[in-house]
Amino acid sequence: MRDDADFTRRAADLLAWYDANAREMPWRVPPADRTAGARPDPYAVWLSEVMLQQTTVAAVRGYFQRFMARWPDVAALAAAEDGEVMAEWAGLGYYARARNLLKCARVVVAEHDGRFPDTRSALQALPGIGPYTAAAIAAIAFDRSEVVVDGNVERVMARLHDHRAPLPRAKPVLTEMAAALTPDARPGDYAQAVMDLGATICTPKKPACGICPWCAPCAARAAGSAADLPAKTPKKAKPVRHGRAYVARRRDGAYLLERRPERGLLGGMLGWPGSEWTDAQLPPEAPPVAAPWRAVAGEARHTFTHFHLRLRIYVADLALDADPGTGVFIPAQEFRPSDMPTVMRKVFDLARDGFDDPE
DNA sequence: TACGCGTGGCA
DNA sequence: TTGCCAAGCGT
Repeated sequence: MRDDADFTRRAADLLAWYDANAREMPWRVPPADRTAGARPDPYAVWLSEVMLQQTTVAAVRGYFQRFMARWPDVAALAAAEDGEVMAEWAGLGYYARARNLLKCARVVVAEHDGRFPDTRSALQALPGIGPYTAAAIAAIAFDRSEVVVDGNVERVMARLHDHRAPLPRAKPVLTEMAAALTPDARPGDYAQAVMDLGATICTPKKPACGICPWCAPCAARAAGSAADLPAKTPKKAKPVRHGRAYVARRRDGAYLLERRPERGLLGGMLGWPGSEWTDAQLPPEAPPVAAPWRAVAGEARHTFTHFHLRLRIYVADLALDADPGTGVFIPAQEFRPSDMPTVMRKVFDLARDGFDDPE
């Protein structure tokens, strides 16, 4: 049983810390403005929360600004072309998020009159919005007292209670702990306060317990175990896979690219034609078109979530009437390496050295 | 339930 | 250089 006075003070202490230390972010309404009645734009909250899934604030800032400038509301985004959105998302990773982002925008326009639903359960029914994101939007954009549990909250709760069972098994228990602390007042600011605490003080390594607003009640701080929590089940080692990538440039400067299938790795993104990626040293030759391919020195190295990849790279100059096969020629003035996933950009950086007249 | 799914920064 | 880590979701 919780002590109501302690419970109330816990949330109040954190909110007071947040009022003085909230990080400034382009999608956030500062606590002083929020208290004065300002409300965040649900579209901006949703967009930022999806971008922030498993992604650092530093990486998200620029993407968020560009998306908001280009598609300022959900109707604009819903009307965008798939390829334009995928290109704007390129480099941010976890591309299923971008595909679901578009699906979600179109559902909101088609079935919710262009306005985001304001309850956790209705939000969670939308594509790409799971338990965390639904609770976060409901709390931050709609002032609902929902229990918001992300990696920061899990870490803070594990330390506060010195809970040593490993994740992900411990998640239900940590969620209960978070629920017991979530206040009815200022739920959005509270959710953002715990996340700011986890990001700036209760950090994964070397937590700054000396300046933490929850230092006194923290059980892990007392036990000396804070830096070791939360415990996590060990991860599997990443295998190394090998493949070949083919960078063909037509005489007019157009590049031969392929749109990857919607499902799976880098789904829906532009990329260079290539072989399968296999555990073997190198898969058999699989050039996309007949051409005098030249091997480029070195290899592109890239690490995905669950494997390391090494790509041998081949380049060729093609005639103006060359057959694109299953690919598509992108004119030189439309080709931007930044429209492609990072691994494909690495391939291009090496390939351009292999052309006689690298631009 | 466990796995597939990106990337960049850091020690 | 290598491994770990960051505001999870879908299947």
